[in-house]
Amino acid sequence: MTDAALLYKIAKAYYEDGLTQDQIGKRFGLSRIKVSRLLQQARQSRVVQITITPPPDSFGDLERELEATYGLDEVIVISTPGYAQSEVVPRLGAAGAAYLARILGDQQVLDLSWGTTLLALIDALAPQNLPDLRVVQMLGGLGRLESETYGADLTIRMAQTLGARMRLLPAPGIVSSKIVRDALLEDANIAETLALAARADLAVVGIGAPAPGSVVMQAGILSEQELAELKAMGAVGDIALRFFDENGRPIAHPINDRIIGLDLEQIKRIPRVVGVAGGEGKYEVIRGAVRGRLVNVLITDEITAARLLEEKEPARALQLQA
Amino acid sequence: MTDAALLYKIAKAYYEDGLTQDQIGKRFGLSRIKVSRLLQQARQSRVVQITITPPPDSFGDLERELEATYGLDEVIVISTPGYAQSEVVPRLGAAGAAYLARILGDQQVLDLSWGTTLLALIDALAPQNLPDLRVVQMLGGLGRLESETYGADLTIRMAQTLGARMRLLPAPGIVSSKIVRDALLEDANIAETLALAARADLAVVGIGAPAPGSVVMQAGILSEQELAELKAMGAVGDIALRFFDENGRPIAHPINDRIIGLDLEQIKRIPRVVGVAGGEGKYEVIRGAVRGRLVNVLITDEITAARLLEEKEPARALQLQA
DNA sequence: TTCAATATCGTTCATATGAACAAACAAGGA
DNA sequence: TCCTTGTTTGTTCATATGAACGATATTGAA
Repeated sequence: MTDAALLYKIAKAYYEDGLTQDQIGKRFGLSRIKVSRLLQQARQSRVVQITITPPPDSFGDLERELEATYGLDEVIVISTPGYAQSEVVPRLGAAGAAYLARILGDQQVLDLSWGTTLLALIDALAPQNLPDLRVVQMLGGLGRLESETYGADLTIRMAQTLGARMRLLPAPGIVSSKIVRDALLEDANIAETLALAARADLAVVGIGAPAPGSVVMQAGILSEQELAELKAMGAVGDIALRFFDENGRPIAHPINDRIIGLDLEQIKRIPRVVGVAGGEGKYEVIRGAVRGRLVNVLITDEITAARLLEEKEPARALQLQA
Repeated sequence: MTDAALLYKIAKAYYEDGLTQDQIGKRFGLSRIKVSRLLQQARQSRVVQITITPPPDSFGDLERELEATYGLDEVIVISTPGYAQSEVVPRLGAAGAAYLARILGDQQVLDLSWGTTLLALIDALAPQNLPDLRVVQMLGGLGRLESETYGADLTIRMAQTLGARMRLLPAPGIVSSKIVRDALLEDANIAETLALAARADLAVVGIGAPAPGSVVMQAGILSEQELAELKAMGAVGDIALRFFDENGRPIAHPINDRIIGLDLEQIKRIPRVVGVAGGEGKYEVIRGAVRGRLVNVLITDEITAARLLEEKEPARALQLQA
């Protein structure tokens, strides 16, 4: 038998009056540990109810369910007026910037890949002063070798905005052959940058879903044929040009040997990988990324988030194929 | 600006998932101390609501208000069918017994005074086995010297029920003169018992309101004239035959020199004095006892309790007279 | 700009807390 | 009756927590 009136008194004294369990014990003639146990009981028996009010216009529970379902550290869901990339991307950028502002401490190494979403993120970033932070380009440049490239540009802008140091990867993201790649990797500067990138505390990456006509194709990074091959091998998209299937498993395609940048295994070893992606056409690749634990933090839109919850189970049948 | 969505997530993680502040910090990229402060904020801003449900048919809030108003460690209020002593006393006894069962540890010294309420308490007491507990008679016996007396009887019964040792005070509670009292106090046995009683951890006392026809008068302990004198001096009642006024101040009457038992100063020094009293005619004396901090724990009926809250203020004007 | 005032932040430290263990105990069955 | 089993109880200990402090950044005013 438990004395409900006593539970009430003790709970009031603890939660409302802020007395310590020891003080309560002395006052009511109980051992400290007994007070502790009675409080446990009070919580279990719902004498003490702890209610947490969700803020309006937020997706707290959706986020929490996604975190639990996919084992993510954090999911941030944003609301969007529509599902088109043009509507989603700026908001993803803003949310990503807010997230970064929250977690960025000094004395960190931050890897950056590239993509339109990350560009939006940097646009939304408020200036800071983090002199001991290093922003590292984790993937070679895009476009032509001789020009200021896309990837380097993002890294430079982010480092400037954050008042941080930077470390560039002076190489193309993708080269013509394994031989060229291996030669470039001999370069001390490139090798050191990649080594540093592999030791990063934090990486901010886009999640790509290449399609004919998308940025990756327009820039001529990938040929139509390569894309077709990758898709035939089960690829749903990429992170930092590393393609993976719908369960996040790497695709073994010769293109991998021509990329200068971290591979998926190295990326997975980074303690916190923040994936920022959403909008039309991204669902499958995002699902692959979270299933494969390629990212720890996901920032996405509400429609994608809802779809991710609807079909939670990894597609076991298709794993055989990968 | 505070991120309400973040407060929500952190509060959920802490209160529902039971994560530690440190774990939450690591997961969400915050310092442990920041999580602590955000949680504080969440409580303050009512994002986290802690509700404590009062048990049905109890007087939790009434008790708490009385505790706060009079600085008591604990107040226990019982419901009664009526206000007459006959209806109230058995329930007070049961409540007192339950209270004692809760706080009684071994290795304690428990003082006992006497009265019908304490008799009811002992009747309601469940047998226990507390070999290192000592029950001490804190006030001499009543009735005639040669007979087994009331006070000793209570002490004996309580010690037996609790499986405890006992220490009796082999003397009348009130004698004919100071000379006789002083002579009895020379007795080593009596002196030792009183010394032990003064060092008690716990005392259980009734709170008396003598009136013509009440037990104290019937037993011839007090004469009509003495009672009249005491009342004229402002007495509202007594604890263990020590009379006090409506603010709990001792009444300086010659009768004090004829009593064998602890005085009010000694009683106040006992860490925990449990006063058990209620019903008709007891309001003023109980109010005096709590105003004067003569008891730390009060067990009483709901009507008395409600009256005690109505008129909280010590009667300052009358303190001059005492 | 410079300064002062204020707020924010992390570190240190004493304290509060619950988990794991162990002892004592009660209940129930053979 | 004794023994087993489960319950309650306190002790020890590692951990979690918040208060106090000092450092740092930020804001507003001159």
